[in-house]
Amino acid sequence: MSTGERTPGRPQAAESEGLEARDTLIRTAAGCFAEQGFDGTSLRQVAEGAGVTPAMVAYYFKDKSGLLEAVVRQGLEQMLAVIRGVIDSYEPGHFTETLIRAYLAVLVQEPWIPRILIREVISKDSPLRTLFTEVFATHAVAMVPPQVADEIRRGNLRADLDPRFAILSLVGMCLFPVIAQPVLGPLLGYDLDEDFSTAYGAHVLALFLQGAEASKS
Amino acid sequence: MSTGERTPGRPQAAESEGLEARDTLIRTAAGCFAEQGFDGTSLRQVAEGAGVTPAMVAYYFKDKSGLLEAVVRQGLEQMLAVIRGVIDSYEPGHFTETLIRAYLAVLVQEPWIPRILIREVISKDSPLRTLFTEVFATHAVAMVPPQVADEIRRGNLRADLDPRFAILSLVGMCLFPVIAQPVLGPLLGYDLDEDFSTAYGAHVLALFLQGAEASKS
DNA sequence: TGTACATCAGTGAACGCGCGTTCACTGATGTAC
DNA sequence: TGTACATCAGTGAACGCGCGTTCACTGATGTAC
Repeated sequence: MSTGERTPGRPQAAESEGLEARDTLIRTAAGCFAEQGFDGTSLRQVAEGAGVTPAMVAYYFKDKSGLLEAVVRQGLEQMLAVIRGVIDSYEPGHFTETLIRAYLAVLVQEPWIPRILIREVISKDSPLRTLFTEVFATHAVAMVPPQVADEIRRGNLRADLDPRFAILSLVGMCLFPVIAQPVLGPLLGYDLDEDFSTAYGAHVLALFLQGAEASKS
Repeated sequence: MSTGERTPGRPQAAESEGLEARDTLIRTAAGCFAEQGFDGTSLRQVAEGAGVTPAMVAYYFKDKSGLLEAVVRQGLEQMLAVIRGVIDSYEPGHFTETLIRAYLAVLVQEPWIPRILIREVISKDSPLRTLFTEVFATHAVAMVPPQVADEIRRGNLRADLDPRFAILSLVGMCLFPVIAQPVLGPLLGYDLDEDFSTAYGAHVLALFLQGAEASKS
């Protein structure tokens, strides 16, 4: 039967089924980029890992940097979803704890995200800087500081706390063990599992709230 | 006059003068590697920046990875010298402060060191891992924890502080703002200068010792 | 002092290789009538 | 139901380019006698 709406020819595959080659490419590329870096990864290697032809990259992403953008975009969205979840479940007095635990959990589960972001976006003069800035400036930075200010008003955080410095040190504490795990993990004896996430999260939380100094009582 | 010891032919240049081309290559390469990564930097680019021929890299360092090793080795030595200085000037009760300030100062002055280390060594499966592990396992890790233990014994630090976690969080807090400055600097409004080093150092120290929680007094 | 010789720092052109990218093409899958 | 046609997902061989590396070579700088 003719609907009069549909054009002749083979229709595009439904998003649920046909585009699995695309998703496989993104997942494979994410692993390669995280391990070897963008410039250290060849399209032939990614294609082989995904079980397709290198020409597929051009077919789906136009070129190599298009593939990187797709990978980064997916990573940013996953991170953003976590932060949004924390904001939505906001309870006064537990904001810091909820944020740290959720943030660490996703970093430990998806370590490729911080590894790619720190290599190819956050420290580099790349076109993706714009993408990162937009996403985080308009969402993360716009959402977190108000909550911090709220915690300060309620007397849960020091009034002289510099919000910018607080973000830098918190993110740094959470990121570093994840990024450095391939080398420092064996050296210090830790893996990126749920146990570590819980134990280290408790350490970060205690450090952020009470510090490391022995109580003078 | 003939000493009988010296061989005929042109002698090697004294280390003070002749090898400036070598040093220039290392400095130029350090800048390129920090900005664009090892795989993203071509020898022609480094050579042009140093004002010599690409063939000079083979002449002095055998190949490209030899150049990277020379760069990393110099960075590690600079970091190590700082830590050694802190250990030598050890005064009970001021260890943490001295360490943080000296560490942050060298990171801010030589940001190429952490940038290259985190990209090419600390997060990667490279031959340089061995070099890094030897240097830091036998020196830094062997020197810092005893001092931390001493501070705990004197009652200056919490007894239940996990030294491994303390190192991870301290290093992370100091490293991250330096590495992320190219993107987060403009976003949060900070530069890698002495002012930032002082102010952020005070923040890190206060956070590490007292935490961020408002005092209940 | 002068000449022969040895070793140095550094050059420049060329090499083969692997890279990202292109493009004509194939077979499968749908519609139109 | 059958045939013609249009568009899809995906292929595979080839392209030029830039890369790391090589090597015969040059001029400068020293020693030996």
